[in-house]
Amino acid sequence: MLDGPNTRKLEGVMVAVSNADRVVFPEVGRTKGEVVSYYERIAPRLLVHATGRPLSIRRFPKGLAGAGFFQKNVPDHYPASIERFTVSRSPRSNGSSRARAKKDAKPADVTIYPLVSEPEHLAYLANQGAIELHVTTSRAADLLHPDRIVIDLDPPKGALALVRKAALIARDALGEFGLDSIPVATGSKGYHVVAPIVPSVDLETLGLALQKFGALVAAKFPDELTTAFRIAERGKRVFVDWLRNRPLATVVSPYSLRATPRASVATPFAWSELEVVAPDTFTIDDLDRLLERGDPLAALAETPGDASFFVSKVDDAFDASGLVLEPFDRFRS
DNA sequence: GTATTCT
DNA sequence: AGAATACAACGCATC
DNA sequence: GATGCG
Repeated sequence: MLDGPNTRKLEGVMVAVSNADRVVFPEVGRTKGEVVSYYERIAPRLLVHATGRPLSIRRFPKGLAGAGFFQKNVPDHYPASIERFTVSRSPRSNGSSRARAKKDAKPADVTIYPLVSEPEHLAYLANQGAIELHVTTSRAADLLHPDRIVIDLDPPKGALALVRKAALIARDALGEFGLDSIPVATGSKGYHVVAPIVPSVDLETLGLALQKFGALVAAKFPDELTTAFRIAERGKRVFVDWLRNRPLATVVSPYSLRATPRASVATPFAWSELEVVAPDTFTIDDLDRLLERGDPLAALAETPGDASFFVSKVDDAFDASGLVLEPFDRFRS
């Protein structure tokens, strides 16, 4: 390919977008070139939420019709300007007695995440076939202290009104514990309710508080919400997926494309728009609109909430409720 | 999409 | 040389 | 013990 519209500047070199005309989203006819272009232009918005956070990507090198896969580790061939951030995985019981016999092909129990910071990083990943970008709720610089709480609301099929109600319940409950929040249309079935916080609480303490939070709201609204892990137990209720806040768990980044037929976009919006914004309202074709809209989540993140206050209030409420935590006691010592 | 390993 | 394969991760539940 | 599932 010669130079032209399908080239990108990367580390001072013009790099061609390969297979720019390949159709990635068959149902709406969007091509790989359009995906790269989307990520270049949305970059200023997206990077606010993704820079400095360990990044996971979901790639579809042959388009949505082909097989896709997640990728965390940075391949050697990624440009040097994409920072690498090493995280030791499964801090298995201190002083793992059993040393790794001989040398394995697998280096060690570490994951080397990419940290993106520039628009061309996103363009590069898009050219690699990345569709979805997922980030952790804490920053690499302070990995053990999340700066966001994400309440993931997962509705049963065709329960739009219900999941809207659930979002309001989550907003009000967070508010009772001192946190302001912003809804995010995930591009899929549900909403995320996101509360930026000062990273003052370690992720396990916060994870336990969120488990309690989920139990509290589900108990208070038993017809609308459930924390039941098993689908059979959920009935026609919205699943409050408190597991989203597990150590190193990831959530889809705001402004990430989704690997859906319509090429939807995960989009933060204002509470006042809840009745007119469905979880999959925004798509790749709304790029200009998205850039015009402003970002209420980025705005709220400038005045993060008090995580310590939240945790103590949740603890108080939980103790007073007489509720008991169900299975999952991974947060115990 | 790219690198590595298999046949 | 061309085909196959890897590219996250994790407990829990179910079979 | 392998597979399903979020």
